[in-house]
Amino acid sequence: MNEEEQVLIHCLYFTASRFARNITKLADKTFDFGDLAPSYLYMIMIVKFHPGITQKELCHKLSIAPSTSTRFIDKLEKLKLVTRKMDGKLTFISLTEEGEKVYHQFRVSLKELFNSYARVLGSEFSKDLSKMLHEASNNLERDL
Amino acid sequence: MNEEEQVLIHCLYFTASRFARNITKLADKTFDFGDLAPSYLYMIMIVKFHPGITQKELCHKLSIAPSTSTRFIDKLEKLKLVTRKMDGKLTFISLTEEGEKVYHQFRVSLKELFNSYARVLGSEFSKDLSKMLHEASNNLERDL
DNA sequence: CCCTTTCATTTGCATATACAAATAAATTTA
DNA sequence: TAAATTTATTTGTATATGCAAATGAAAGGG
Repeated sequence: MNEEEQVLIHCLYFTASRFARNITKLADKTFDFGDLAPSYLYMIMIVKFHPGITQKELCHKLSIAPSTSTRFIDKLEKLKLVTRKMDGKLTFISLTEEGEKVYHQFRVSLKELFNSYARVLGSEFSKDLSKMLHEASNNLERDL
Repeated sequence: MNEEEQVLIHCLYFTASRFARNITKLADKTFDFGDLAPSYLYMIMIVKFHPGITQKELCHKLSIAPSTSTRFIDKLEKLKLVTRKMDGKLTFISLTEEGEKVYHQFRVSLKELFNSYARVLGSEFSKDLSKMLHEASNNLERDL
């Protein structure tokens, strides 16, 4: 193994950023929800599983900054896909009827996306990789 | 395993994007090169290993769009870290003396970064994950 | 040798995203 | 209870990044 490979392949920052760009490109191609970029769909899904989730909790689950979550929710609210209920300093987010509908379409697209990359990467490899990334994020968020 | 975990954990788009944000946050904290964000250092490293690389080849190795590479090179050139040599429709990029110096400092920071995440994720796990991401990117770029 | 096609790069514009500062609500302290 | 501190969210501003259109250069066909 030459020097380049040692350095480039072993740096998680490099490999993860590059991979994220590649998979985002694929997700963009696969999903077709008009204005909604894939990351909004990720948020919709989390809200679906945690109706009334607080904004802070959303930030944690997505690993995004609070300001980003504000702007995401702004957009989703404008599209009438989620509702905000504010109480004191907390904001609770839930799906609207329309949001539920988008969620169900989205589930179908998710399968398509999985098939696209599984065809190239292999089904087991994809699942393993995904699981590792999930756990690594949780560990980093907890311990740093 | 509940429904949430099945869906969220198995989607590479979600897990990869989130992980990339987490590791970028860590890289930002670890690197301190004034104006230079970590992604510029990635580019510097690739140029170091491939002196006179074309812009197109750089785009491929970083998985970035051509427009992004133009702007990155603009900035690095302004900082006198790389040189452009244009010939016909090709542009060849190389490091300057100053660029070489930054590269060597950078290597030290890279070790630090590795230690930071290896402390949380484990050294072997980190290397495995990184290798998987590297190969997955190459496969996606080739086959899609 | 012009014209069309192709290819690499750049520019214009839009979005995701972050950080820092501002705001606003709740909690603690004196 | 009034003031200070903490916490959650929002706003201002800046950067990374992509796509689509524009530019500029080479290559091929007549």
